[in-house]
Amino acid sequence: MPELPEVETVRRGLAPWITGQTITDAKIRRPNLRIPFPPRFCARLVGQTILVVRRQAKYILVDLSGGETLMIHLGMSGSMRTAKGATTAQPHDHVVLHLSNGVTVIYNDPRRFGFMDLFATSAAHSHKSLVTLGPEPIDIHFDGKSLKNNLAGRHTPIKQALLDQHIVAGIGNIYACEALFEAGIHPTTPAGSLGKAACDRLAQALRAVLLRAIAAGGSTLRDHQQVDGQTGYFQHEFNVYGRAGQPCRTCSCHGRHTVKVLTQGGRSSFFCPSRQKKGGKRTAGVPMT
DNA sequence: CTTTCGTCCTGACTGC
DNA sequence: TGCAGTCAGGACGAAA
Repeated sequence: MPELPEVETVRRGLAPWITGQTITDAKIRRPNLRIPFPPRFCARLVGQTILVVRRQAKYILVDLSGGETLMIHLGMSGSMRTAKGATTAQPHDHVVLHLSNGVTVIYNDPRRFGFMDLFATSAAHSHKSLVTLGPEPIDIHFDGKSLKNNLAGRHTPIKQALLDQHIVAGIGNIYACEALFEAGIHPTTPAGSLGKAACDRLAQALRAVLLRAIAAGGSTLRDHQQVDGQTGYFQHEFNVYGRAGQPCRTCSCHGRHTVKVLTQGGRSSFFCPSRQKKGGKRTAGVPMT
């Protein structure tokens, strides 16, 4: 479930607790996450000081003083929490780090879709998971032109293209649905058929919805929680995701239509049939609210 | 090259 | 009430 806004929320929550601190102890409580831990994972972490906590797409990247970078992926259900002093172990606590300031950082992941990796910082840009990633949709340089360029020649539906991390990084099912709604684009539209205006709208919508979600601390459905245990609240602002059969509430149809759902690539796509017309025509001049 | 599909996992939910 | 079945979904490798 964690998509870009949730991962960014976790990064922001984590950074003030751990930046500048030295890892004094590291323990793996459950070794079999989705991908095996790299060799000597814990031993390599101990003694290193945390320099920077970054994020790329859905990955948290922790640069360490020894020239290595710790990569954390939260998978579907992963969360990080911090505690000062004695801590009570919870079910699905898989990795525990102790820091020089007395803070404990715990990685918890019930579904074990997440993983961690550790590699030379100098090789980060060529890491298998990072090297092919598309642009960050909240980056200042991301616009309709670069989106259109990356969609060129793609016959796959735009909804599925948005989930492809090589085209745009960090988008998951929730924000793909919400951005398409906001841009007024039907999810089955062939990706490469979107014109300049539609790509401009979509780039703008992606950026806007992600920034609003970050400001709201992400979306908490079942799993996501912030580092301090708080839940995000962007889920209350969903226009379409998870709202099949409910009245469309923010576009011009004002409840005269209900949100529909269809399955694409095994995932649910939620959309308003009034705002998101098949064939790409958007209802002219529709205000959002 | 692009696209689809199966795989991993467990908790929450549905239906009988 | 209990239990089996279904769903959710990120990333990757294999297959088409």
